[in-house]
Amino acid sequence: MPLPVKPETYHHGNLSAALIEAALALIMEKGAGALTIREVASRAGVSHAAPYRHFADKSALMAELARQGFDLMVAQMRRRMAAFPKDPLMRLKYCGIGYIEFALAHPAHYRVMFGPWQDQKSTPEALKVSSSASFQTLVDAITACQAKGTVHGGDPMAKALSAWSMVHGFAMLVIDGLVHERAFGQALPAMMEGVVDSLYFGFGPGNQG
Amino acid sequence: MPLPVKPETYHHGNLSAALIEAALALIMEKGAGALTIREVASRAGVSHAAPYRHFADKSALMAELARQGFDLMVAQMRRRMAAFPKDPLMRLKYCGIGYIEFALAHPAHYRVMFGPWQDQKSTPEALKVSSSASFQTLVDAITACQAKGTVHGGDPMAKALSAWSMVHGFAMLVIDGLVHERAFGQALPAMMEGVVDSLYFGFGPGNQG
DNA sequence: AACCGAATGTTGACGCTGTCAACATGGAAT
DNA sequence: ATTCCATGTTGACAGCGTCAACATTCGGTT
Repeated sequence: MPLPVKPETYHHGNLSAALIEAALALIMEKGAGALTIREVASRAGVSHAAPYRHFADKSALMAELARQGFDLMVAQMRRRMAAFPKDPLMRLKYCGIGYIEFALAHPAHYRVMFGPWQDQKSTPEALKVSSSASFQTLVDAITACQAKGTVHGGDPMAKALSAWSMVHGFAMLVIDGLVHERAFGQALPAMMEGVVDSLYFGFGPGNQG
Repeated sequence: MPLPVKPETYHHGNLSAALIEAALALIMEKGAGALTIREVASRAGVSHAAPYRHFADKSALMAELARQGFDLMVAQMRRRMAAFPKDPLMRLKYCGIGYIEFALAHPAHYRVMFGPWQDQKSTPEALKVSSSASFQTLVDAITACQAKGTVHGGDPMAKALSAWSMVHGFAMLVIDGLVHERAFGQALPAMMEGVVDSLYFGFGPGNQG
């Protein structure tokens, strides 16, 4: 559904927006591997080189796709956290749940966000901002718990790193098909919760099994 | 350094081995993104289509590369575990340490092992065997701890899933450049150990901060 | 109102890729 | 020695990212 606002004034009006919209639809349908400048251009109704007036190269297009992905993900995290305004520990838990939910609901988008596409040096500033904002959400949830004593002290960054590693690793393993319900005898939501809970209760004896 | 054993008997003798050797050297030098059938063939001294007599397509080559990677990784895990023959908990810890060490020492190889390259359905049986062998190493380390009571009971598969998620996620974040020493104020070995330790001690209060 | 420069879109090319079909070659079994 | 099959080569094809040259149109200046 193109926006009815701007009538198709060729000198197109709002390519760049139309391009990332087409790119998003494309990866939803055919996966991140099928993301192609030429196909995106075709879907937006322009010629194969038109995108280069709006994005320096393919990785710049994907960087913008990734940036929007981080924003959507942080929105999902906040939505889940909002159900527990007064319970920092539950907020932390559902911060992780929301993270995984987004990744599993939009696997192709998630792959673009974390794929080997960026040359790391050339990562656009806007993408860094959005991705570190999502990480900051996690750090804040942890410090809130520490303030209430429901998470023990120590560097919150280190704990956030562990938590991020856990949810990212789980999401990637599921997306890549290395973890599936049949092999583990559990439904995905249960696995998701188990993984997040194991962050709070460690493997050590004495806590709930 | 080609093996001096087989003199270069053109009808080459041992392509397929030479191809994966060349492929490994290539990704070490230029990264997984530079892995190209034609470049591999060129390095092995054969024409650009010769590899197709030994591998059905590019992903078949990469699957064999991945398979060997899992074998190397499990070897590294066992090497680290062997230092603690009598302490299951330390064996579990150094199972994870060895895993991460391999990933960070061979990032391109690791990316081939876990990249989005496999169509999941067409994953060769040999690759599944090697990858699940590495997972089984982890499961065994956990059940050994449970038998001694140093890890609380419950489904070892679920715990292994959490542990795998943790180390895999951490390795991926570091390899992708999203986690670097400067941003976290810790050296990589310390971060590595912190992540693995947090699996045992959870975030819950009462244990070491 | 006419003009002009800058922004935007098109066309056509280049080299690279994975893959395949047709052909060549040489070692092994008869 | 002859035949056959595995192995390697050549040459093509379509699709890709990217760039240069060209065309168009929009917005601001006279």
